[in-house]
Amino acid sequence: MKKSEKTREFILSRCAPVFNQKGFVGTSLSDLESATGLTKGCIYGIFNSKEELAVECFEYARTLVHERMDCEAGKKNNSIEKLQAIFDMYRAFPDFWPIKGGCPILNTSIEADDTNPLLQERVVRALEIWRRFFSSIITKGIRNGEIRPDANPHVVATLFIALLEGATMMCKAYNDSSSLGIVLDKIDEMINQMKL
Amino acid sequence: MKKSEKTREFILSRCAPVFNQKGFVGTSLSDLESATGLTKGCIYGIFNSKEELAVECFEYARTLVHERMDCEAGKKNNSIEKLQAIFDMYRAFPDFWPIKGGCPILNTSIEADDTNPLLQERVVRALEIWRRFFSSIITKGIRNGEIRPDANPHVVATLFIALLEGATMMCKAYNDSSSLGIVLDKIDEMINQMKL
DNA sequence: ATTAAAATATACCGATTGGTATTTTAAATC
DNA sequence: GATTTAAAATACCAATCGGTATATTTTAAT
Repeated sequence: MKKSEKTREFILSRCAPVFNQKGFVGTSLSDLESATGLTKGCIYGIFNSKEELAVECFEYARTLVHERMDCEAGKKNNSIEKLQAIFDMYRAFPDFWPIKGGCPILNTSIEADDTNPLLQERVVRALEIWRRFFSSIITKGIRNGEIRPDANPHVVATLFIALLEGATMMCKAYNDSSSLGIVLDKIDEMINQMKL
Repeated sequence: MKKSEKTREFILSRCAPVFNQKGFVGTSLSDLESATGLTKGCIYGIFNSKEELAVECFEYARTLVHERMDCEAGKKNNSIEKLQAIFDMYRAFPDFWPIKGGCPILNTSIEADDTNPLLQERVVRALEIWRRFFSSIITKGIRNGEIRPDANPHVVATLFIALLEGATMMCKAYNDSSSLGIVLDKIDEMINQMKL
């Protein structure tokens, strides 16, 4: 691994949480300098612009979250248990988040949807990946006879994401995990109703 | 009504959509100048700071949305119909929103939770008002024998808000109302299950 | 019509913004 | 160990930032 590749990864690991908390416009180059301990001369030697760095930080952050879920789901064989394992992670709010600032998809989406087409496109892709992740688990569960065949994977996945993102917003606003608890209980109920 | 009161309201009506779309840090004084056609000399003659203006714009925006819901609910006598009327409005996404940029609570919450305590406090208050708005309709519905007494108003209100905000985020990201459609169908189902 | 007061515009401030050209330092190659 | 190349720091740029002190205009009261 080249030196520059190493610093590149280092910069992403340090800057991603900053962008995730302060947003794209809310983060200044001097914020990134103090987060990394590097100068912008160095940062701009690796990334062409603040926007390019922000895009890569978003990908870094959302991958971190996704891999966390994928890992947790991978521990189970049954599709119902996979889903339960994923949502159980959320019970550890706010420590669950592998990156400070909560859900990067939510944060980036809200800022970018009216202002930054480049970031917004990445958000759409990330949402699609996440939705497919859920819906494919459900589809396999139906195929394996673990989940009722009348369950609609796309619909259920959409409901899960909406519930989680809405609750994440409320919890961060209130600085209290009770809203998430309510939502996770509802999701549990929905999962139980899907069981065969 | 004094002249300054009139310009004050005018400024709020013009600046609120800008803040709602671009966010607090993303909105510059020059953005506000061009949105109002006024100079910052004038704006600072009425508001003490950009932050104070942003706070008042948030209150202006969230009140606009709330009154829209209150008005729609007021047309019905039955609590079930009140809820249905409110959620039916959302079907007209994105034209439903009385202010450009979507839900001001969602937008402001995401930006403020890690960065702006003043705005964040207003978000919490607004969320509480909204949640009470829903839960009090449900409570009255139970009292009037329209809604099953085992329904938990606080829990149901929380689920409604989480679903709506999550779906709002997705719709704005995708620029497509189908996620909201899925969520509204689910909410309809939940309302029907609460019926006595 | 004159004057006093309120409302708005102009001109300016230091600080910070994202970005770049250049120089220094560190690493790798021979 | 000298030389070349890569990586990082320094110094600088024009533009914009939020904010203010002052000047001008508009409105209201006399």
